[in-house]
Amino acid sequence: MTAISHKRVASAIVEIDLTGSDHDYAPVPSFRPSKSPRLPAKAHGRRVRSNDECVNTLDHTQKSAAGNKEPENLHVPLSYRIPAGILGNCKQTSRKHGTTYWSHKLYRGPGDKEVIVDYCRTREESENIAQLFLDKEVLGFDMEWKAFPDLGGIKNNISLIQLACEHRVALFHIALHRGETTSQLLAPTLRKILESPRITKTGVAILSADGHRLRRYMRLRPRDLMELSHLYNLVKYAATEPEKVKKSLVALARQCKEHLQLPLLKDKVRRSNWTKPLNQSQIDYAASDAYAGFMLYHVLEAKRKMLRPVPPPPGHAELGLPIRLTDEDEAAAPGPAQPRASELDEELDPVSKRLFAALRQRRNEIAKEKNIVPIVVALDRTLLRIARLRPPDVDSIKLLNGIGGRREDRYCVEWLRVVRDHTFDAQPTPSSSTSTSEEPFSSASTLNVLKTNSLSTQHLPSPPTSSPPLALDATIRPLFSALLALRIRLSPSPTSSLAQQLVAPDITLQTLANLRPRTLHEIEAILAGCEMPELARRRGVDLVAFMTRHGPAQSMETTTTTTTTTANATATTAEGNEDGVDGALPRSSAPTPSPSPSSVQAATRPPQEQRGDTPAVAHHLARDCNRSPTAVSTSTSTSTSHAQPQPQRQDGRVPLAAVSPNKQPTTQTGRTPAPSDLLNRPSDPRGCAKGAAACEVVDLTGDDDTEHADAGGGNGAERLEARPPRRERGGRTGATRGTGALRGGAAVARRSRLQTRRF
DNA sequence: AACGCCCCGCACTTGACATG
DNA sequence: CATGTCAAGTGCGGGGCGTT
Repeated sequence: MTAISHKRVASAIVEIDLTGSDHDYAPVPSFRPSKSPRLPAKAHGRRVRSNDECVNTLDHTQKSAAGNKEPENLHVPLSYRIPAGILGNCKQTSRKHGTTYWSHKLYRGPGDKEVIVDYCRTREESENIAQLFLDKEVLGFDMEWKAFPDLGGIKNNISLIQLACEHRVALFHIALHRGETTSQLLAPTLRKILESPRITKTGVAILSADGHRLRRYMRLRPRDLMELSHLYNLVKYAATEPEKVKKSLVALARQCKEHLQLPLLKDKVRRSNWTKPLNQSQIDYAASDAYAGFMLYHVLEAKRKMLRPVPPPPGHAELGLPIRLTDEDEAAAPGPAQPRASELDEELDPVSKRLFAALRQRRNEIAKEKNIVPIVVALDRTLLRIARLRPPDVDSIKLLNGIGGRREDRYCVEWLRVVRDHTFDAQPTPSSSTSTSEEPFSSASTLNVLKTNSLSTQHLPSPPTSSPPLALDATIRPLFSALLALRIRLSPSPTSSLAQQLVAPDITLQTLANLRPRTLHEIEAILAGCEMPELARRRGVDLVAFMTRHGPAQSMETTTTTTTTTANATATTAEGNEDGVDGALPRSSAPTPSPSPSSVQAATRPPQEQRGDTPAVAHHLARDCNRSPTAVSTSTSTSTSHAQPQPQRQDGRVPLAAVSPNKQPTTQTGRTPAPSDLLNRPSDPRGCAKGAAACEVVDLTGDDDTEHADAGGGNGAERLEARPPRRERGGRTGATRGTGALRGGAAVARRSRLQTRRF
């Protein structure tokens, strides 16, 4: 983008002229005033690691770079760099006088072009300039705010937003924009960039500082944040001191000095009042910060790729995933090896909770009858798994961990009876609207999908990922199950519910299953804002083919009208019924033509289409993920057993017993799924079934769309948003504590041992 | 100065497993 | 089936260090 065209875009934009003669390959000291303070050895009185500590595996490259040269084999895929002569002078001056600092102004691109700096004072200017960054994959990102903000407000807490790509730095001076609300202050495209899962934003303390403020004061959901400190630690320590590969933050200035060969100036400018129009030094400082993030990312990435073995890049900071040293860490790193009972209990849906209570009650009765301790009959965790998965038969129950030996023979029938009684007791009546969220899922389907995904039941993801928030029509369940399984495969952390919700929220997958889009355009429109499209692309999964394989023959209708059809989807029994349903689309700001309210082919598939869904899922999943079906499927017997025709209830649901190969349906209900059951929009919970059920759905998705909420909300809520609550990470519950009392002896013994050790 | 995240250690609980 | 052992997980608080 040339300056001319740029001016045409927004004439009011101030384009900083940095082409003064001083900068044209001039002696280096002129880049900074000689009075510039030395880089302090200590920041805020806190210890700063000495350079001696910086020895790492890349020392050889750094040493070779000391002579104004990049390491010979280091390939940084950028065309802008510091001319060798200037770099040498700068380094020499910096060593002697400490007066020369790294700056974006040192860089030159093809044709001796300098880095353009755009200073945007209005929202309109910001919008125009932000569009220039929309096609970039990686951006340097930084924010400035008033050092000691008064009472709050967006402008005091997010005064300036900086973005940098290779040839351009943009300064979006939010504090000067008119208005007070997020929508008034933030250019739509800038918001899109910040929340895009496909544009990597790099910086230091990007999650805890910048990201936190965007969430707190603007109610944004910044995505694809790359914490440079993580990458720095990985590059520095992966080969020699892997135990030091941590998430500890490393100052941008230090990273700059080590990897960009010159220190970054961090003087009093950083604490200036960023709510006022910026002077030249502020502009230089702000632009350098963002540009440093961009450059550091590429240099660190290049150095990471030089390591052997090449460690995988750190995950998005907002996901909170551990930094992995090798690809093999992937399976072991995230989450506990075995989910704790407390975890499961915490996230059980209402039906499962009641079923769990019933199972425990029955367990206690058995224990009382036999005069034995309840824990001997069954562990709480085992009962929780039963409650959650609702296995359809004894064989399925036996597959659960914690049931073996004599237990399975004696008690499995009991558990099965409780599951059936409780499950069918919980069937909603036709007039019960709130019960829609309590309909049991096709447990066998879920179970098998998860198993065929090479995840043992020990590694089951959190309940929301397998229990749909709403009733799903039987024709939709297989596709929904397949999507859940696909999400697990694509998720960077299969056991993290947060990570999975970021890949694609439950509600979005449900919408996908309901609408069954058949073009990438439609699929991506529904998945707007989700990571699934990008992850699928990376893993070579063809979403269109996936939807085609797992969905029924009908495809999503894409009419050109945007009329929403009234959702009187009462008739769901006739073949070919295509009742339009309102509110079909998830929240999406994608400028694509909205997929029209689609047909919901409830109960329209012939029974044959419901056969063998699970093996089909396993097979296609294997294909989608470039794996052999045998590696995905547990056994052929499992598959064949599900290839039998499944009877279908009148309401289109698969009876719990029916999914078992040898069981026949035992009940029937005449309930017809309400359209709100099938298509639920978290952004408009009022459109959901009613009251509590609707609210539950929104909660279960973990997708609280609070963008319009008051800025400056509760601090506690912010913390919860930034980091999963401890309980989510595995808190103890009353139920599980109860079992601890049974083991008092062992606990006391351990306590005494610990005390002994201390003395 | 204020804020917030990460790391670590401590005390404690949980549950799989081994043994009798 | 009862009991003991032990690895792993959890909540909590404090220190370190980053940001502006």
